[in-house]
Amino acid sequence: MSNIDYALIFKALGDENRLQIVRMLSGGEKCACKLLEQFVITQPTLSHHMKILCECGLVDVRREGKWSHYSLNDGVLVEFKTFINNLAGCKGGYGECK
Amino acid sequence: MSNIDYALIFKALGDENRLQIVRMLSGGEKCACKLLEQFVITQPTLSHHMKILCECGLVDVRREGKWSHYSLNDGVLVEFKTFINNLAGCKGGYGECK
DNA sequence: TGCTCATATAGATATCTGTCAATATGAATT
DNA sequence: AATTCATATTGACAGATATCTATATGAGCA
Repeated sequence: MSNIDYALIFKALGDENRLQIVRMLSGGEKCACKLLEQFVITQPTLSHHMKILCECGLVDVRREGKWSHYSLNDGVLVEFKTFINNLAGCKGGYGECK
Repeated sequence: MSNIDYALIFKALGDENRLQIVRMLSGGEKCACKLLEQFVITQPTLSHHMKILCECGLVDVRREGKWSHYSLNDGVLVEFKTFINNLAGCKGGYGECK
């Protein structure tokens, strides 16, 4: 019933900068300005990356005055983890592996 | 110590066709011709996708005569799962979330 | 050896993507 | 109201990517 597009999430995480952003958001929200400090990209580029991360559902924004606070979306993250954890290597069975 | 490029794996899985391929490989290896049957892409395109999946380390090939058998690499898959499972939503702590 | 089958590689092309500079938006401050 | 600050949007562009057709490779079979 969930509306998650997993390929979209993978695509979002398939960029080094965005993957690093997600790691920085792990455990707690961060302001865009704090995130920007850690990169050598311009502010519009960070904004672009944040939009992609939000659009795939993995990241939420909380606007407060002039600031944007970003955080990982717990529900989507859990479903995403479940999706990946359900993938099974050949040791999992079905017998064709030597 | 492992040499895994996670962004490369995410990028590989960020394509609908390749994500579907990985799901098909879940649990056991499959021949390229079996995979091809399930898609509306041409054989060279499938070959291209398999190359990308192999190059990121997530998929192995076993050549047998004319056939190529593909399977998920258990070790890489486990490390990849661990990487993702270590990401924490805001419920994990650090206090900034409401 | 020559043919067929499964797969890979090469080359072309249209589309997508990451990045920047410039500008807009919108909130707080003076 | 004018200014400043944080962030978003626009438009441009170089480089990456997904796809195709055509061709190559290489194994097994007649």
